[in-house]
Amino acid sequence: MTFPSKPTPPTSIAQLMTRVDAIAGLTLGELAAHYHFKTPKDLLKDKGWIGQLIEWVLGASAGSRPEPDFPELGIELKTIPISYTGKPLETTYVSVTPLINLQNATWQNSVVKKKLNHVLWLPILSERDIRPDQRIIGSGFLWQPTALQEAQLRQDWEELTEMIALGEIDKINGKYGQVMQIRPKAANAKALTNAIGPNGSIIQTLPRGYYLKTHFTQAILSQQFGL
DNA sequence: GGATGATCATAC
DNA sequence: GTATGATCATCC
Repeated sequence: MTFPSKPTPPTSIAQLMTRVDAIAGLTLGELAAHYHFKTPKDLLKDKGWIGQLIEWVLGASAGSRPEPDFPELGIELKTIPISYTGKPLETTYVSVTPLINLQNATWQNSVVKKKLNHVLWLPILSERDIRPDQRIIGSGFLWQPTALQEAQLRQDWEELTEMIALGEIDKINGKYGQVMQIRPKAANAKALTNAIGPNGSIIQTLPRGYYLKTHFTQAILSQQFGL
């Protein structure tokens, strides 16, 4: 029995996009079977399965290093679950939210800006009533923030970072931000990390992450597909 | 139905 | 705990 080995990292954007185009229209089950990748019955305990499968197939660097998925190309891969009508079903995780040592933090050197500089979006028809292996891969495309989109992201980042720096992290909830929000990003509610508290003290709080709101990613999909 | 808060697996 | 990959579960 023969089966494909792990794809090598793409050496050019054109090669990467050729691979992306080649898997459009396939189900995740077909792709997983081809690469002898496990296929869970549901994503309850495999929430990262889709992303990890796609990473493997496209030749993204494995591991949990804080680098873009395609370091040579400077491209970050994001799968995005969409509904039957093509709308995002979930927010999109961007990065951990830094909660301390913010005195020299700027939008320009922020991890959010770096992460979103160049993204390969890959929509997956991923309604919950479709089994994971029956979900269908859509047309992936490259995106870089427009001037307006970057301005929106920057505004949110600056507002939220200022609140954190002023010791107001525990005042922040998912309602803050026009296009990007801060929500918990932790193993469970008992996980704690350092943050700036009242009067500049150090407090313990739930680790947070930056997430793109669905109306923002929906706009990206609309600009691409003209919905 | 959609958004916010909570959580799961894994590597190190 | 932090970082990777996110979706689940609940509340409005």
